[in-house]
Amino acid sequence: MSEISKQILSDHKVSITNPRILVLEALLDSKNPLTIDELQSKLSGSVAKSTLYRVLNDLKKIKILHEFTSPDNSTVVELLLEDHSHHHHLFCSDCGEIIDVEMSSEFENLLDKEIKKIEKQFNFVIQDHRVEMFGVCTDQCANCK
Amino acid sequence: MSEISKQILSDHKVSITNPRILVLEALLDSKNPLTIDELQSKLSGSVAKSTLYRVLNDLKKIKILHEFTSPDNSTVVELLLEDHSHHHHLFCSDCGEIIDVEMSSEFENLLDKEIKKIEKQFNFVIQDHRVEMFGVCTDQCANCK
DNA sequence: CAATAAATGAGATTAAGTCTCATTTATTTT
DNA sequence: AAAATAAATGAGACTTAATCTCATTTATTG
Repeated sequence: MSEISKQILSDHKVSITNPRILVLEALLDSKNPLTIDELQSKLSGSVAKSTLYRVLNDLKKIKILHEFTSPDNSTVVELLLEDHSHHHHLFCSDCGEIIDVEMSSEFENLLDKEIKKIEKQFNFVIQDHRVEMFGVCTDQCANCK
Repeated sequence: MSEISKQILSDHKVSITNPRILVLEALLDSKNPLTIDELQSKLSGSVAKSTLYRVLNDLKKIKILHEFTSPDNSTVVELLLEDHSHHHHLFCSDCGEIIDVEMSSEFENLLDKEIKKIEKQFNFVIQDHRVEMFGVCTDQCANCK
């Protein structure tokens, strides 16, 4: 079970330590992004606060962790693994749930075209983009039921 | 010159005070979003820190201020006035510049259609969305020249 | 213009995230 | 496999953005 985490670490030439395995497992265990609070709960004190933040920074450095901020200003993290394809986020303002959303390739293609226009217009090289959607879940959210 | 700010405040039934006028003028004066630091510089000590944050919260409450977080985790604010149409953001990772971007109605229409699909798929009511683009300016950014 | 209510400034407080440093754990060398 | 070296960890101090408190000032209402 910790084999995947160990593999990820050695693939990225990062030394294999217990805190890193524990953090990776907590992240692998959840299919949606987690707030720092949620991550700390999952770890239930098994990793010191300073170590947790250090490990998260390590994972950012090897580009397998994405960190962003939710509408209520919580820091949110999610693993970015090769098989986890390009996606966007849907935020519920009622319960705070954050859901990964994939959008149609038709949409992504048009967005890529728009981005090429914007690159010319503003003399930019655009490396990445993200669509964020904000709303309220009606009855399906894990937390809202 | 402060007439516009006063009008905005009275339109929203918020009492007209000096700090509120000063903050609104600083925001009105800049066409792109501002970080809290940039805003504080513009105000050059004319408004106490506690008051600045209170005024920003007031403006959020009456829904004319949009607050978000830049990729380097700075808080960014911008006025949302009626005439300021729907737009998105382009971030330069070199200089931190944040640029307002409008996208074609063709794109916005397709995005609206995608959002309707997502609402059904996840049983959500989606009220708002945002596209964020991340890149590097080549020679045009105000700060990068 | 007086009375009342609301907003402000200064500084205390909170909390997320970073830093320090002695100790522990991994890795490398022999 | 053990010793030597290098790296990571834990505990708690520290920093800093944002909020809160409360005495004073400024708006608003009658």
